[in-house]
Amino acid sequence: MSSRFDELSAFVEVARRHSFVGAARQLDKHVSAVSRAVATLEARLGVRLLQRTTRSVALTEAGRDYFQRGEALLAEFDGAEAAVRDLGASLRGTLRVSAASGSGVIQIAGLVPEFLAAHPHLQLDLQLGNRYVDLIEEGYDLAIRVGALADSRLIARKLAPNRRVLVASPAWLERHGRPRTPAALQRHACLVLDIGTHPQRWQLVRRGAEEHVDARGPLRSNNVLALLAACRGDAGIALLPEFAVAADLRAGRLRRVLAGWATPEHGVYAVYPSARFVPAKVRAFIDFIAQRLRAPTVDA
Amino acid sequence: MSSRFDELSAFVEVARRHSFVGAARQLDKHVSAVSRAVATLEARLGVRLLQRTTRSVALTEAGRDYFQRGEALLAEFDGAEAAVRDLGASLRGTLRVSAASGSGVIQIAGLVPEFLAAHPHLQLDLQLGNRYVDLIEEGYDLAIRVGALADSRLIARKLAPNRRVLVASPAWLERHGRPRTPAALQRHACLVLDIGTHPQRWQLVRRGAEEHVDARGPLRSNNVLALLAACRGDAGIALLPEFAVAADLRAGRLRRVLAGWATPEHGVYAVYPSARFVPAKVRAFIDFIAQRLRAPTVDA
DNA sequence: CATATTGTTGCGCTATTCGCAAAGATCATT
DNA sequence: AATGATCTTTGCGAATAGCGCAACAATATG
Repeated sequence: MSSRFDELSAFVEVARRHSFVGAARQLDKHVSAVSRAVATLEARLGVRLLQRTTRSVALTEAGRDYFQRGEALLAEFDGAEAAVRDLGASLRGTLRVSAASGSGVIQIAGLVPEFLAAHPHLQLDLQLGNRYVDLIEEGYDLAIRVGALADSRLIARKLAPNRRVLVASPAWLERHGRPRTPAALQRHACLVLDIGTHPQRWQLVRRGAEEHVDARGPLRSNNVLALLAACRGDAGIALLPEFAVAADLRAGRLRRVLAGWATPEHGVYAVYPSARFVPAKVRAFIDFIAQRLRAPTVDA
Repeated sequence: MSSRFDELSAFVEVARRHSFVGAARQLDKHVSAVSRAVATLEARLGVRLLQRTTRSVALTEAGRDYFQRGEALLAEFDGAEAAVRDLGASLRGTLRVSAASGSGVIQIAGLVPEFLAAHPHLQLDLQLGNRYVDLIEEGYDLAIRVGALADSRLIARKLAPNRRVLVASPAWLERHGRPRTPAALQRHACLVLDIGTHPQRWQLVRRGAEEHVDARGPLRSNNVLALLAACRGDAGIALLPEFAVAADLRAGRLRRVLAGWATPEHGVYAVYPSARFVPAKVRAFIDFIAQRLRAPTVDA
């Protein structure tokens, strides 16, 4: 017992029941503890709160005042704790997500409506940007990132495999022909995704074999959608995330080039701080995205 | 540390300063204690409140929520304690006083206005009555009583000496003559104060000598003022509290009879519960009354 | 790259608190 | 009137919990 809080709850319980033994039973403490707690409280306040006899417990004027306030205070306290507990355990509040814009991860945005529909009390704050964000410092719940992660304070969970593949439009291939080797790419119009270090240095692998290509071409952009649009418009060969082009491949709007080759697998990761207490909303979002990315991509 | 309250204050302080060491300094605790307190709190809530690095401390969403509520809660808590402390230490609130009506103690009522004027924030609830009141049970702050006290749970402080003296009006004495001995009273008209046991059995003492008189007469009342008025109106000899007749004696409206004789000293007492924490208002009232009763009685 | 600061954690020690029991007090019942 | 039952307080020994120290891991600064 003791400590301002226990003192207060002891006093309130005694005042409520006009009995020390009753209060002790309720609080699952020994009578002596309750008695001491109230005595300590009175000593600290320098005021007598309860006028007690072996046969009766009555409130003094100060006691009545403190009882009223204290009872409300305890309720608020419990309320605050319950609310926070709730916030962590239930699917409420705001989910702040950071994702690199233009990296293709924004495809995930297409999954968002379904997620939100399933959790009506949840608000999503989806921040897209290429700027490096410090999740902890800026109060993000999680980030969707591609490839290796730098921050060791963070937990990463792989959502889906991910590699980039080469694509071009049927019309473009018709006109310029299909390159047969990675090296041949040098002579074609490459559409370069300007993300990370050495964006124009395409690393391609095929069953252990590895080649590096210096990609040059008419368009360079930090936005996957921009490249995708250009590619559909017969502008050249692009190296784009597999899931970003899946729909176009199935629809026949794009064809794979050098089908055996692709970039090394990097993976799409959900990154979040502190594995200790992961809020339910974060876990739910990650689970949802992971499940959807495992399932065949839905056409847009 | 520990206990919900300390946990909360530790967390709030850390959240406020974004620093554990700063909070520890402020709270005059060791950093380890603060760290543990927050960790315990998080464990109990099952929610992470602070996202911490060795270099930065940031609030999670749950943390922000709890911080807001918690900060307000602490303020309210301090407020409640301060208010109650104040109520005990300052002269505010209501002072409930019980006094036996008719016993002459109501003379004290004449002192009340001055007392109240000196303490404008104080309200007085002066309950007069002959019914026995349980101070504790009925929430009185103090009672003014004459003579021995029965309740051992109460503290008694003597306010003034008190004995009853015999008085009569000059006109009455002129007409009936002065009795020379107590026994002579039997032949005179006695005005009997009907309080306590054996009211008509007047016990008189004088330097060790003691006599008992069976008082009989035309008037018997449980009210001092009634007897006083009758006495002034030449109705007979009354045995009344000294302080109740002091003004009349000085003004010459009444004269003492058998001046050497008086009842044994009983005293006027202030009676109140619990010597442990006496509210300032109670102490102030008692001090005031005691001082005024020591000083020569003011004319009405 | 070295240094200083910050948050966490393990460990031993002290202090506090708890639980029991006895005492003191009061009401009900015989 | 006396006995018994119930209730609050308090003294005391035992046990738990909290504290402070120190080492550690991580990180920013010069």
